[in-house]
Amino acid sequence: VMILRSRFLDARRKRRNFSKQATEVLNEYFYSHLSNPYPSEEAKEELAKQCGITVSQVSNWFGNKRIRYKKNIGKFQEEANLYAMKTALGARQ
Amino acid sequence: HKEEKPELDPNNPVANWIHARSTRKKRCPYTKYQTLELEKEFLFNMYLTRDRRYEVARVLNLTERQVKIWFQNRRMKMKKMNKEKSDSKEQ
DNA sequence: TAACTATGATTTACGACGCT
DNA sequence: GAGCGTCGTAAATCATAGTT
Repeated sequence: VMILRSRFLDARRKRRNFSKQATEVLNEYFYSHLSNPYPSEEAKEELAKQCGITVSQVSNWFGNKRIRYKKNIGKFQEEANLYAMKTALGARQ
Repeated sequence: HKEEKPELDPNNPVANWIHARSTRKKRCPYTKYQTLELEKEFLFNMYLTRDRRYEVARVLNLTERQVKIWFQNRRMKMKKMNKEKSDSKEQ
C-alpha cells in the first residue's frame, strides 16, 4: 500500500522533449566546445534563455549529452559533422 | 583479429574530459524501505548527529558514509526544489 | 498498438574545495 | 588536520515521449 502510494506520488516526472530549435542551440554549443563541453554558470543561463528552458534543464542536457556521446562516439559522428559544418559556414559570414 | 575499440588519441575530445575514477563504487539504488526511512529521518531533521547516523546506517544496513552522502544529496535536492518554487513564483 | 528507442529527470557516489 | 559542509559532476537508472 505504501509502495503503491509512493509510486503514485512520483507523478512529478512529466517530461516533454525540447523544441527542435532548443536542441539545435544546445548541440551547437556542445559541438563547438567539444574539447571542453562544460558551460559556465553564465553560459548555462544564456543557453537557458535562448532555449526557453531552465538552467537545471541545461545542466541535465549537458550531463546526458556528455555521457551518451562518450559511450558511443560513432553514433554521434554524423551529428558532429553536421554541426561542425554549420559552425564553419556560420563563421564565414 | 586485433583491437578496434579504443579509437582514442589525437582527435578524441573525450580523452580530455578527465573525470571518472576507476575505484568508484557502482551506483546501487536503495530499496523503497531504505528510501522511505531516510526520508522520515530527514523530515525529523535535515542534519544528522553522529549517533543518529550510526543508528540509521545500522537499521538500514547501509554504511555511515552512504547515509552521510544521502543526506548531503537530499539537502541539495531540497535546495533545488525550493529554488524552482521561488523561480516559478516570480512571473 | 505493442515493442522498441530516444531523451529528459532523478538517484548514488565522489572529487574538489570551504569552514571550523 | 580530521571531518563534515556545499557544488558540480559521472554514471546508472527511471519514466515516458516518440518511432517503427
